[in-house]
Amino acid sequence: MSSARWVLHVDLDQFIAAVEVLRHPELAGRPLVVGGSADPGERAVVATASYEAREFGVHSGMPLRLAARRCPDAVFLPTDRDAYENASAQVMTVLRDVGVVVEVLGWDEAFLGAETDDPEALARDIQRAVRERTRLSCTVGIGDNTLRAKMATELGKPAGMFRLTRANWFEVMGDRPTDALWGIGRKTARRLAGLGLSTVAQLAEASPRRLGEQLGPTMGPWYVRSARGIGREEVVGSPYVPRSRSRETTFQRNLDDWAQIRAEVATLARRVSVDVAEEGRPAVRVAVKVRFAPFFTQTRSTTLRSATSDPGEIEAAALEVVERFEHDRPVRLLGVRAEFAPP
DNA sequence: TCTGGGGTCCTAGGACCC
DNA sequence: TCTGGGGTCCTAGGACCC
Repeated sequence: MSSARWVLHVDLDQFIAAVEVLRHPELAGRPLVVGGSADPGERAVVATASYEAREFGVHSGMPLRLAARRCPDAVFLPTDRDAYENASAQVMTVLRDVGVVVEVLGWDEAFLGAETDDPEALARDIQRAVRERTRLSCTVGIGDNTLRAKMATELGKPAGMFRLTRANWFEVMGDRPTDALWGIGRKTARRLAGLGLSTVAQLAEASPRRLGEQLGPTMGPWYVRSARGIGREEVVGSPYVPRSRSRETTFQRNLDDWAQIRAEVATLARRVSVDVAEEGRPAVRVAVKVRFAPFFTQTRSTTLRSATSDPGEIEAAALEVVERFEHDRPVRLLGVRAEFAPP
């Protein structure tokens, strides 16, 4: 008899804050807010708040200014990407050493594909290995596909585990709002509610064809399948091939001098070129993003005559594209993105 | 909520071609 | 031209996720 196939979803608990506490043990137990360059007066948002800070209503995505107002005693720390990337790489190594297929989803999470008759025991082994080798704590969701494993993690947090399968899906998820599902956010939940579909159970009963007409031929039916707990069953261990590389900057003060705007676009294009060179594949398309004051975003893009990794060509393309925007409003953010040919 | 940065995928309209 | 029906590419925007 062969063992059953399981998908495990591993998610580090308050990852960024936890990495900071490892470096600054004296901060353990204090409300911690990581984001921007740690100046609560700047244009930046919270990357991660520790559980202690979350008690005050601070959460990721919230402007630092507001976080400081809600939790004046919080310790503010600057974002340190390199530190989180290193910690993340260590965790992924630990997971691979367990001997399962690992599909990395981001800095702090991964799907694991495993054959076992005791997924909870495997989850405990993983939590112990991660704790012993990185001193970080994680939650493990256990499922019969990626969607259910991912949803299960939410129910096991923090530092626990939860099993979610076809057997208990509706019992656990049925009465929850549709935006509890992975891939359904506030906007889609509102549109669904407008169609009389407010809960996961209601969405699961909906007609995929009708939803296809209302919400798009791919997404409509996919929402219904998600509500039924249906998702991908394979975990893909092969390295991910990126579709694009981008760099963007929000200015602490809006720009209105177009000579300066062009110079900033050129700088961003050069930084993107470094990333493109590192990727080792040529760009086929270059896009420029402009966020005008107060907060209105547009993008313009161009297909390159031929694929290129040449920094001069990428910069020239970005400079050509940025001229296509209106020049008469102050600029809050600039971004440059290079796209690769699809793999 | 005076609202980052880095991504992915889908949708829809128009151009263009046969 | 009171003028069809695809297929594909290009482009802009939107939604979502971490």
